[in-house]
Amino acid sequence: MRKSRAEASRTRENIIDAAATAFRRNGIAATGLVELMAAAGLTRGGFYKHFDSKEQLVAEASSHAIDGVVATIGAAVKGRRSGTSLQRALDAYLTTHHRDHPEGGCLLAALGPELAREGDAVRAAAAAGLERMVGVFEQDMSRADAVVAMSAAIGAMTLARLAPDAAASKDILQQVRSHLLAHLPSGHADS
Amino acid sequence: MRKSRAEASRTRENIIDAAATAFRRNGIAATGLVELMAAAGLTRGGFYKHFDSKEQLVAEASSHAIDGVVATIGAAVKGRRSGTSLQRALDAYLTTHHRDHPEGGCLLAALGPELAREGDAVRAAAAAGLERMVGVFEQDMSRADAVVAMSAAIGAMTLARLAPDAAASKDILQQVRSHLLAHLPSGHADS
DNA sequence: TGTACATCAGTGAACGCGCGTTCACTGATGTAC
DNA sequence: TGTACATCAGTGAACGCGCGTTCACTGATGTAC
Repeated sequence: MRKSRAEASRTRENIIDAAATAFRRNGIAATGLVELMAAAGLTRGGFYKHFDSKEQLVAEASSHAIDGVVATIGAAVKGRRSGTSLQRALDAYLTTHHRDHPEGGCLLAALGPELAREGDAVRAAAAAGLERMVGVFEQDMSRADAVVAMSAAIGAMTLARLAPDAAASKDILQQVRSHLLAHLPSGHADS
Repeated sequence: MRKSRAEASRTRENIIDAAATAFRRNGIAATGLVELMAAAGLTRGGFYKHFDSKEQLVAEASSHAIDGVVATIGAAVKGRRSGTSLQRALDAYLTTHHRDHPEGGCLLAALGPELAREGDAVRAAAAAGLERMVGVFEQDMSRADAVVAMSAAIGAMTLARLAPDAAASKDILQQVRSHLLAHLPSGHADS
């Protein structure tokens, strides 16, 4: 049952997309290839027609996941909503929706420590992704400030996902948001 | 070959200690019970004489690991070294040694997202640990500032462990340290 | 444009392996008298 | 204090299971003439 090249290419993207979602939801080690292929509507055997190994898929899915967050935050920053660009970036990132839906959110907040334990290919993809995310913030502030904002935002999301009740969790997000807006040069408010 | 109660109690602590180390080094899902029991000098079967399940061990090892970091930072804060208490806390936390040795370091930086995906017992242990860590910072600043400092520190450690080269990695730690010292009320310098 | 053949995307069974957990067993420790 | 017996910490084989990966096979797609 050979499929056309266009279909095969779409299949490949479907697998990567399903992987990016499942890894962020359940973790990399906890996500099996059978589950992944089923989510993409396929059976196990076909996996190796598209990827050399699970490790290669993890690397590609990591890049793909970062693309999504960079696009979302980039769009928010450039959008026509009010406030400074930092404010718009934080309003897009430090949300309860993002906290409750890691599967569509920031790769580094969902899998940061786990990525650091992976092999070279995955680490390289994660490092490149980190650089792209810093780039989004860096447009409107110094690199040092961009690194501080990202560290605080990722740490806040990690802790908010661990906090036992919704109120304490939301406090963490808001306290970090308030701090960053008060203490970082916030970029030009262009809207 | 029954062992005395004192020995059995020591064995239990050994397993918890070995688990706290192995989980932080390799991740929870990636650490098997056989490996763990071998590290404690035992064979697989004895595990269930001490714990009901792996989940229970993860919860206890999480508490134990947090105890270690809280003690280390607490000692640094109360120590006779110069600087403000925040400065001493950050000097103990944001080090390249800590970055390179997650197995003896902060549980939340090593396993935060993975803990958030675990069952209720583990989440409760992690949340209690988070509260104890916030408590250490809270002695010398507002709760809001303590939460900000912890978020930034944990995020910085996560990113530093992902950065591709040592220089970029150290920059992250230093930039976050500088920011926090410049912008947070730093507690009384009592030494 | 039509035909013959090579390619290869996807299938599903099978591989060896390590996982968490259970269990019958051993023999030193703890307890009762 | 000494003896008899119950307890239980630790052993090591075995359980079913899902893992990542391989492979022979199918049949529609792509290519050459």
